[in-house]
Amino acid sequence: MGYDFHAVEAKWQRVWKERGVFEVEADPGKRKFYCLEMFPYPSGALHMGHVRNYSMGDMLARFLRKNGLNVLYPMGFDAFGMPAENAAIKYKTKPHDWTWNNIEYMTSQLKSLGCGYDWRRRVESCNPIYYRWNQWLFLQMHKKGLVYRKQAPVNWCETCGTVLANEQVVSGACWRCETPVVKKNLEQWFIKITDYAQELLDNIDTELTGWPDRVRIMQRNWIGRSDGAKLSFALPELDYTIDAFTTRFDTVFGITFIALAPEHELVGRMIERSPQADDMRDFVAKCAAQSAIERSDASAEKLGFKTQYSGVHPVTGAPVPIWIANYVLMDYGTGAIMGVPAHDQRDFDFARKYGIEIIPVIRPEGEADFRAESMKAAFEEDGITCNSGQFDGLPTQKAIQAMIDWGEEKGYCKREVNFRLRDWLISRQRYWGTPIPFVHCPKCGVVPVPEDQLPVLLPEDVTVQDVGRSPLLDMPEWLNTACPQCGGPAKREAETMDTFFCSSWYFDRYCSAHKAKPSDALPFDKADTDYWMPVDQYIGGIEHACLHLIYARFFTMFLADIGLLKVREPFTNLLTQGMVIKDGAKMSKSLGNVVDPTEMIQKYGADTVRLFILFASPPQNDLDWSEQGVEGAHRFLWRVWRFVEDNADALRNAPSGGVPMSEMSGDDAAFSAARTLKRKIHSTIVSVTRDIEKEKQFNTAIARLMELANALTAFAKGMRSDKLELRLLREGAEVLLNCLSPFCPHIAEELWEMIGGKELLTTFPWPVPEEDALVSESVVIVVQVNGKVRARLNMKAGLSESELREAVLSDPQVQERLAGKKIVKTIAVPDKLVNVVVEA
RNA sequence: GCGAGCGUGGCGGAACGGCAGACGCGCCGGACUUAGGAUCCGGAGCCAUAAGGCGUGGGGGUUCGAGUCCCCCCGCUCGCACCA
Repeated sequence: MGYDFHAVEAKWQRVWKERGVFEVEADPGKRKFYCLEMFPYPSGALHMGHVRNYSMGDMLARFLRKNGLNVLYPMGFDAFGMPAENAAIKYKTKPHDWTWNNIEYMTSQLKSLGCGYDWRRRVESCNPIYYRWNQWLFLQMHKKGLVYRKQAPVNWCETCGTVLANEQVVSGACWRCETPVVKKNLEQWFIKITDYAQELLDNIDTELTGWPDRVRIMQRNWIGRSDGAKLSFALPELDYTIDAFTTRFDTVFGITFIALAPEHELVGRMIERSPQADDMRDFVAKCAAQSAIERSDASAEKLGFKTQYSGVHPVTGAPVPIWIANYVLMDYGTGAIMGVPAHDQRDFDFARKYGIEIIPVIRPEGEADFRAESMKAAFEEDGITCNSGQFDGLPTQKAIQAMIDWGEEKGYCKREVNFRLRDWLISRQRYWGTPIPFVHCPKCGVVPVPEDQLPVLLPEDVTVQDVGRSPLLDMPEWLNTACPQCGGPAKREAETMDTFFCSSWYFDRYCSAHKAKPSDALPFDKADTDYWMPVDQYIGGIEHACLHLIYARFFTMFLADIGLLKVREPFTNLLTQGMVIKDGAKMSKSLGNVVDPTEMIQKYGADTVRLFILFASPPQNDLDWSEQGVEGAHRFLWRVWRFVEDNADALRNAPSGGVPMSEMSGDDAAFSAARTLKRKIHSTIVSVTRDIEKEKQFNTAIARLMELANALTAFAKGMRSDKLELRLLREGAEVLLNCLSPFCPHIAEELWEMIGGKELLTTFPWPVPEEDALVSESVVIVVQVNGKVRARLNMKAGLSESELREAVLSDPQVQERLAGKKIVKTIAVPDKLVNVVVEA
């Protein structure tokens, strides 16, 4: 008959669907498990990275289901975004049509992989029934004061024709197309994620213990809390006060200049009044022309412009010259810094270039005579305070605290905390996204669309001409509307939301997506999220460490604050899978090294593809795609097939239920072989269970199954085929197929049926190891002399330390080895090893 | 520059501080074959005919015993990067 994987896979996919085995409901009487994978962007077709991600998730979901948990395992599509617009231009289609075609095609691919999703719950973020709630949630955030508009220099990608959030700028370039990002001064929509910075940070230590350390550290650094103080320099001439933030208030006596970011509002004022206006304007323009990459390159030359103004040092009252400098960032702290060249390398470089005074106020410990003239670089380490009046002699850490205390008391400064995390720039100048539910009224200003008028529908019958301009701007019938407040003519907000908004709560939606109705009052059913949330296991790529995984955490906290969720953290355990590599590089179209999952499924079957991808490397590591490896996996499945088929009659006729250890206590070789197999069967259950559940080492779990298959095949060849042996063989086959089922569900189901399984293996309970089958009767004891292996002795298991020592030392082989040597000591590890230490 | 991680056969990778290299790929040999790029059986870390010796990037240390723990160095990968 042979292994016809196409027929087998189609058959069981149909059966599972007919029996609805993956459809679940919240049931407070059952222990739940929420297994989630990052939903894909419908780019056209699945790539191997998806297949890897979903093979892991499906395997886990199936494993947990067999272990009696009520498993929620859903799938959907993150369907808004740029590529749909680009594709629409390229293929002369509509983003809507292109996206929906892809969704249907990719759904069929996922089904052919055998993933057991509850498809009734599929969400598509471009579906009005979904994005309506994006708008609603945006309005809730607005009500809570978390949404604001601000004119600010923002990151702009020329290629994508839109602004980007901070998290979407990678090394100064667009995260999607790698175009260098430039700053543009625009009025934009922001969400105050920084209100949650502290909780986002605190929970990393207390709540995210099931996350990889790597991701936790990345998030901690991204949020980046700095403790320090704010101090102010008066500028009476312009009736202005310049605020600056510092983490090193202990260096105040070393301030020799103030530097403003070119975008600082004070610079604008100076340009209005100063005789230097033209030069100043030129300098600001020069800085503005720098790309984000140049601007953020720490090694780039620092540019400065000395203004005619000076601020008043808050402590000494001395005048401090004000400069404009390109290395000062407008969006961190206050956009102005106190310059302390002696103790900050950037300030040092700047001061040296422009001849600004350098005053050391900290000296290295033990170096009494520390002068500016001899400094080759800023002294940034801790040391002893000097040139600072009453604080001289204090070590740095003490000085910081003492001086801030004093500064606060005297009114020179105020303690302040700054975060590196910036507010989330949420608007995009793109068409294919969730319309921001606001209206611009000439009379009333920016007015929210009332909730009962949601959704603000995105027109679907739209042709995109080029990326430079959103088609919404050219649709007066959509753009023109009545102001919800005064009823007068008004215009809709034509900008759309960052797609990361959609992906920040889709996992809440899954919990009740199958019951969603247009008349719903809330984005999800609270009873359902109360039961299913949080996600117990989340699986996805590490590239989202500081993107989606921060936004989704913020959303969850917000949803908890408005009473919609009970949990404040969405993902209990996180598994970040590595990339799929081919020929030394990530699979990509431009490198031409992509392997099409559908072709592989055609050629080898879904079970083979799943098996290879889980076996080739541990989940977190990168995985080298190797078609020879795929063939190896395929061969293994063939071997299992042949083993079962060759013994099918015997297995089917042997009674199920296994052979207890007690029935195999005879002394002859056949009994001994049977006991060995029995132990192999049950130790396999133990290690496979542990590898999947605890270690998440799917590759070694599969290796154990291969060993079991090898052992069973060998046993079948050597046996006399008496009743006991056949019963044991059946026990082994059942365990093998049962444990293989989460990995390769179709073939396992088919062979299970072949040996007479009546129930579906997919819902059949995971095997339980028999304790007495795990105990070995004899063990190989390694005998070492001075740490080197000299002999291996077969001994009875369970000997105590002293029994073992005695037995080994009295062994003739060992005695021969030790002849004439003086034994210093003997270490005995029961059931493992004896190390005899002798004099050299 | 700062932070994190990783270095094990020809390759992917296994190893509670206790037999290094499980499992698989590739390779070599054999069987069956008109054939073998199918299947089955066997072999194999390296050096050595063998006894034996040497082996987890390099050097040191702790230990009866180190791939595993500690220190120094080298190399690679990733993240952040003028964050005051």
